[in-house]
Amino acid sequence: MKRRRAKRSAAAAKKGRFPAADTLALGQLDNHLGYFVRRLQIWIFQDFIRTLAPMKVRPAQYSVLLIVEANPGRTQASVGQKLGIERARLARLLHELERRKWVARHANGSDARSHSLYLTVEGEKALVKIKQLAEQHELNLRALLGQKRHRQSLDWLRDFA
Amino acid sequence: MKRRRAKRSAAAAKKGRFPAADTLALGQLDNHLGYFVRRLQIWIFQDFIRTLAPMKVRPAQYSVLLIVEANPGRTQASVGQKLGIERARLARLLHELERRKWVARHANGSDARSHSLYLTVEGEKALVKIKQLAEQHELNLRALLGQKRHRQSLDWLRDFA
DNA sequence: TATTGTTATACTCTATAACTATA
DNA sequence: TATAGTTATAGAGTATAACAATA
Repeated sequence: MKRRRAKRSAAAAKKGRFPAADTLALGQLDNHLGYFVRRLQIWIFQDFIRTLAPMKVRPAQYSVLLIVEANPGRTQASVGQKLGIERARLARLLHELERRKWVARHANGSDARSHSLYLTVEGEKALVKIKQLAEQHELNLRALLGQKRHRQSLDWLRDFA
Repeated sequence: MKRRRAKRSAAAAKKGRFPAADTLALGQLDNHLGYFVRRLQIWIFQDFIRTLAPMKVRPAQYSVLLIVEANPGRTQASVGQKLGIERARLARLLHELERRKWVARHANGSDARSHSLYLTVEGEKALVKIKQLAEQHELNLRALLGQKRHRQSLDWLRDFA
């Protein structure tokens, strides 16, 4: 429906049916990097969700799957800290990933309070498809920004993080 | 409490009290620009909210105030379209700004369905302070990224939008 | 028929507190 | 006392649908 609305707006704008919002001035907003970063981030999430729709995976879920894949056996606390996800939120997020049989929580021998996280075999298989779709999303983003800007931005922001 | 948590983590990490989450690998996440854009965007919003706390203004409210200031008399529909805010959400957001006497909705002569938006005198006065705080936030962001990257990013993203 | 603005509902994400079981 | 994980609640933001008034 995002697309439906956009189409309708474009058509209506062509016919000049409502005051052209395109002509509104940004004012001081034009000097705030945060505004543009936010707009880009929204574009990215929408494209990600749309591209990954066949697997019904959202950005936060995807980030957890990749971290668990790259760091099997780590606890929820460390995964959450790495991604900046609150433990309360991560608990529910993992509940969903566990329900889908993609992630398993095992007892941690050295500390009975914590759970060690692993991908299941099923999770690994799903992740192959998921990564393919995510790669397509990244191509969409690269097409939007241009290869040079995409590469440069990645280098800059990796450095920041 | 964001700061409190960070402080606690740093202290605990120094004492080596929990597995160093810093050493977790990002895996494929390291190649996704969206991940880093999201982290930066979160940093920006948190700094914005903290810096603007004296005026209790959130990013979306600030963007509406600036657009109305730069485009007095426009309708909710055009402001919403410009900022990518759904009309349902904008209605509630304006309700709050109206409650604080910063924005006024007037009848629109040419179309009885729509409301024309204006800053009140009180709103203009508040916006002076708000802009000063927002400027401080922008300086924080520039300090984070470095002046060159800040400028370059602004130019790139303005172009995209 | 379509648009403006409103209210209502549902879901995601964030923030916080309270609780348990461990340490 | 402090930490790991869970559950619950509240708020912002997003997405829809339905509605009244108007075009």
